[in-house]
Amino acid sequence: MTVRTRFAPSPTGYMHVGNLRTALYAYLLARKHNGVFILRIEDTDQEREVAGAVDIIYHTLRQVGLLWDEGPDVGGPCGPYIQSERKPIYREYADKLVESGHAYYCFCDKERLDMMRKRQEAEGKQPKYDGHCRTLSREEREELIAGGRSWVIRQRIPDEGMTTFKDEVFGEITVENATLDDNVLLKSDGLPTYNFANVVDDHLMGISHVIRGIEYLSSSPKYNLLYTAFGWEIPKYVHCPPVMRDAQKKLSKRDGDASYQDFIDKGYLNEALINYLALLGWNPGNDREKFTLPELIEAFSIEGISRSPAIFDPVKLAWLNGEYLRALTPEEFTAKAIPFIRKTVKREDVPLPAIAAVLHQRTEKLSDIPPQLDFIDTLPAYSKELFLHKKSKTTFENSLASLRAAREALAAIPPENWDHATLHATLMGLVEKLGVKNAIVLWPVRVALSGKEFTPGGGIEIAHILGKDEALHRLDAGIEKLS
RNA sequence: GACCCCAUCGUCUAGCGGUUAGGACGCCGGCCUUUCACGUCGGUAGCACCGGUUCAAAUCCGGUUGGGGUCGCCA
Repeated sequence: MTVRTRFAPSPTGYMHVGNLRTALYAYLLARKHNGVFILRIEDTDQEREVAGAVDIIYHTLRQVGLLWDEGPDVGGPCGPYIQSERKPIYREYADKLVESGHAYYCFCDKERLDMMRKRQEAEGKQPKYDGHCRTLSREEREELIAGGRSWVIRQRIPDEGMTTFKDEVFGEITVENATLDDNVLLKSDGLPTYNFANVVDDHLMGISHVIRGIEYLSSSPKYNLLYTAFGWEIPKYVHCPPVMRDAQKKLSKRDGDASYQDFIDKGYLNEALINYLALLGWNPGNDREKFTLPELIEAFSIEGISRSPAIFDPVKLAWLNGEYLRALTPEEFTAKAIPFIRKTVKREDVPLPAIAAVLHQRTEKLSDIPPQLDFIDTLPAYSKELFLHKKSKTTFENSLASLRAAREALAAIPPENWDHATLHATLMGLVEKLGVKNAIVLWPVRVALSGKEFTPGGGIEIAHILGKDEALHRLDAGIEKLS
């Protein structure tokens, strides 16, 4: 049997990282078994339809490398892959169910349904369709339809008995049919509900493993009843526990930390995000933490999916992202860093690769970059106490002496030789000449050059970045401050 | 509330009857060092609780507690 999995999002506007994880698992399982990964758009709720949302889905999946074999844009043997374009299909299958007695027409309007629910709640009973239209005869039904009454088709759940289904991660689950509701299968607008469409489409598209969020777990018995009513083979179910914000709340868009695009905008790498998501609720059975997509395919298995909700930890994601960033070549990192460097550094005459070099080991996510560079365009106001560094034993006196000596030595460097190697040789030469610890010279130089307690890079790197003129000016300002 | 599910360091997790309960992030400390960071070495911290089964329980069973999911003409 060939493995066929699908990712079936509804186009609601943005890609939730929890959904992305579900897509990832579906993709990994398909690829692992040389199967087929399908993209299906579930747009049966016209109210919630958001313009451009489908493009976001395409774009996101492509960015992270989850390429699909069948889907709306690439076609395939089981199309169309957009549910709104499959409308006649659902009607046809709903009719079959009505024919076989597994479903029935219902003419109850919203008012009656609302009243019914209110009454049930008042009585402390579980809200559930009361079966009002279950017993309508064919004649009564035709008459109501002819009279222009709007209708839906509901699933007829057996009044008694139990339904058992098997989930690949949670095992066998049994529920009493009496706790199940006669859900709407076909809505009055002729489109199916999720409850119906997923069964029809998963069967028609030959889906072997239904991978989805745990919110569908408790509905699965109803889906099984449907598969059985049609005489269809039941697929394997793989329900994934939710991605949480904390122990109580699911990760949500509202909290500003659920959208894939937001992470990318903050400077997280696709590779790191996918790697992190894969390990959130799944483990390879060993201690390994870093995986490329192909490596994930190799390592993936359903057995590794955990049963409990997982809290999304932005701190660990940042660490992983830092690992990916640090593994980049200097050229790759520079290319990614430049847009973020440019958010604070407007000066044109600065060596961008040198700035990037100094940031490379100090960046966990690219959005860490801008605040680190706020001293480059203009020297911040700073207190002279900054020159005092306890561990390095710097004082106002030796700082002033160092600054003067450094100023003189640096002034002697020809502008065309103002590079890291020369600066390093010059300043280290000065240290040697003076017979002091490195920090006696380099701490005050760094302070005068940056006006900051912490900087990416030290005195040598910053002098290089600033350029000769600016560096000398700042040293002069430091000398003046200490004089 | 009813039904279903889940439960190992703060977090992600390994563990499938006998382990000094392992790893990772975080945190703390040492080293490295030109500040910070990187790197490196070390440390901190956990089987929710109560019963039972067993020679032996984090592992099996029951209950309690806590948490999650569902109860829409949303998916």
